[in-house]
Amino acid sequence: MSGNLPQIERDQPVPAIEVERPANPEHGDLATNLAMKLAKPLRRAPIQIAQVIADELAWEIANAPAQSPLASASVAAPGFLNVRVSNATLARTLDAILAAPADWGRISVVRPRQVNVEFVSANPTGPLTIGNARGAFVGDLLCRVLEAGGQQVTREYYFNDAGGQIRNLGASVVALKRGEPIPEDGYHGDYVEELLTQLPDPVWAAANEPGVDAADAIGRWAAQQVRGGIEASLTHLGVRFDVWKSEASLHADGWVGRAVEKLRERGHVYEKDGAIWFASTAFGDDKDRVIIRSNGEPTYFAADIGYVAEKFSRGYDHLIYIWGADHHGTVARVRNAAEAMGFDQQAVQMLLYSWVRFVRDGVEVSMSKRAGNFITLDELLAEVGVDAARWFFASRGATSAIDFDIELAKKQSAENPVYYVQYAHARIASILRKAAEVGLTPAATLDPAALEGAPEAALVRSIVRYPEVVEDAVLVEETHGITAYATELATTFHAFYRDARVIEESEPDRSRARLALAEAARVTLASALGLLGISAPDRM
RNA sequence: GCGCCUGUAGCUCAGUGGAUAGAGCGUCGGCCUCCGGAGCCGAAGGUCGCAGGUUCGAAUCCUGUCGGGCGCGCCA
Repeated sequence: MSGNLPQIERDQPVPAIEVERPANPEHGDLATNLAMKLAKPLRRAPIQIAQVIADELAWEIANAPAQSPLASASVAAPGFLNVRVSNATLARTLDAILAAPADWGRISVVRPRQVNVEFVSANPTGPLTIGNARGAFVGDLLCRVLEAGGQQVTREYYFNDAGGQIRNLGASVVALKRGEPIPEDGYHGDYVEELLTQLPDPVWAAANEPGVDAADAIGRWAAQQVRGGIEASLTHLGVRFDVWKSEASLHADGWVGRAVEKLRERGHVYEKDGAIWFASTAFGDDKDRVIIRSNGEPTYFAADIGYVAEKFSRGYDHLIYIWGADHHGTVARVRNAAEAMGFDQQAVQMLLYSWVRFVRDGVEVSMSKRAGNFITLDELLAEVGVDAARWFFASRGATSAIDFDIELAKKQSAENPVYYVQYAHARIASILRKAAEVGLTPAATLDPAALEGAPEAALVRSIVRYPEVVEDAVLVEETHGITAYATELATTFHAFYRDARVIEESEPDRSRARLALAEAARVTLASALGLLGISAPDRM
C-alpha cells in the first residue's frame, strides 16, 4: 500500500488491530478494524484507507486466484474491511478434518509448561456435597482446557487426615459404637452410621487397647474410608486425580520446617507475643501472618507454605489453586510467601470460583456437614446426570455467582441443551450409518463448487470456526465459549439437515459431498463435547 | 470501616473497545408423504443498576453512587 497511503511516522506507536468474525454473516467471513486504527497515524479517513486495501486485495484475487485464500474484499462504514474466504480454502480445511479427525481443533503450543492444579481438597470428614461440586467441575474443566493448550497437567488433591476434625469424626463413630450421644463437635450424617456398620472388629479392638486414643485411632480409619468414597464419587463424575497429598506428610517429611527456616534465612519472619510471624505486609498484604503459634504448633498457613516449596520441588513451572471465593483473603499471603522463598509470584495463581446458591423450588438449600443435613454430590448426579451437570458448570464462567435450582434441573433435564447437542451428534451418526447401507461414503476430497449452496456455505463456516473457539477457551481459561459454540453448530446442522437432503442415491456426487460435511460436523461436535468430558453418543 | 467479586430479556447465563446487545429455558403461534420431531420456522420480551467522563465508537475502560455476595483468627 506504499503507493497510495502515507508512511506511518517512525515515532508513532502502531495501534493494535483486530481480526474477527462479524456478528452478521452478511458482512463477510472475517472483518478487521485495521483502517479505523490506522486513521489517526495515517491522518486519513478510515473509509479511504479501507478502500485502498480492499482494492489491492481485489486486484490479487482477480490476478492470482489460486494464490489467494480469499474470494472477495469489501468496505463498510465507518471503515470496516470485510473479506470472504474462498470455497477452495474451505474445501481444503474439510479434507484435512476428515483425513485426521483427532487433530481437529488441536492448537499449536506456544510454550509447554508443567502445571499443577490443586482442587476439591475437601477434608475426609464426610462425603462430597453439592457444595464441593463447582470446585470439582471448574478444576477438571480448567485442566482439560490447559491440556488442550498443550500444557502438562497434574491434578492434585490436598487433604488433612490427622487434624481435630478427623478426631471429632472418630469420636462420633466411637460414641455410636458405645451407644453414647454424639459429642458437641461431632458429625451427625447418615454416613456416620454407615461407617459404624463397616467398622471391622480388629480395628475397634486395637482402638480400645490401653494407652490408645480411641477417637484418634477410629478417626484415622474413618478418614481412610471416607476418602475412598470421595475418590469413587470423583471417578463417577469423570475426574481422576494424579496426586493425593496429605497435610500430615508435609509436616512429617520436613517441608513445613524447612520452609519456615528458608523464610527465616531470608529475613522475612520475626517473633512477637511468643509466636513466629511471616512479614507478609512487606509484600503488600494487609497484615502479617502467624506461622508458628505461641504453643509451638504450626498454623494451617505454615503447611501451605511448606506445600508451595514441596510442589515446586517436583519441577512444576506453574501452580494453580482452585478455591472458593471465600478463600480470597488467603490468596495474597500464599503468593507472598512463595515470593519470599524466592519463587516467582506469577507462577502461583489462584482461580476463585464463586459460590453456587443451591435452590429447591425457589427456596435456598441450607447445608451443614456437621449437622448431617446436606445433599451429596452423588445424589445430585443421580438426579440430573453427569453430562447435564458438567454442561451446567461448563457453560458458566467460574467467577460468576450462579443459582442451581435442583427441581428445575430435574424438570429441564430432558430439554437440557446438552441433549440438544448430543442429539445432533447421534442424528449425524445415524445418517452416516444409513448412507453406508446404500454404499454412500463421505467424499475424501471436496469439490469447492459443492460448497456454493446456502446450506453448505452456512455449515462449513460454522465448522471451520472450531479451532478459534478452542484457542479462545485456552486463552481465557474458561469453557463457556465451547458450550455456546457446540449449541450453535448443532443448530446450524439441524438447519442444514432440513434444507439439504444428504442421502440421495440418484445424485451420488452431491450426496458424498454432503456426507463429508455431515461427518466433519460430527467430528467437531464430538471433539467439543470430549473437551468438556461429555459423551458424544451415536444413538440416544 | 477496609478489601475482593458481582448487577444484562420473565428465569438461568454469554457478550475480554466495534456494525441491529445474544443463547437456553419459559410464554404465544405455525411445521411430520421423505435421511432420527430429543427437531424446524416465526413472534412477544431489554432505561445493559444509576450518574458523569474518556473515545470516531462504551454492556465492555475510568470516577462516583446504589443494591447483592464474600473476606478481614495464634480456625481449618
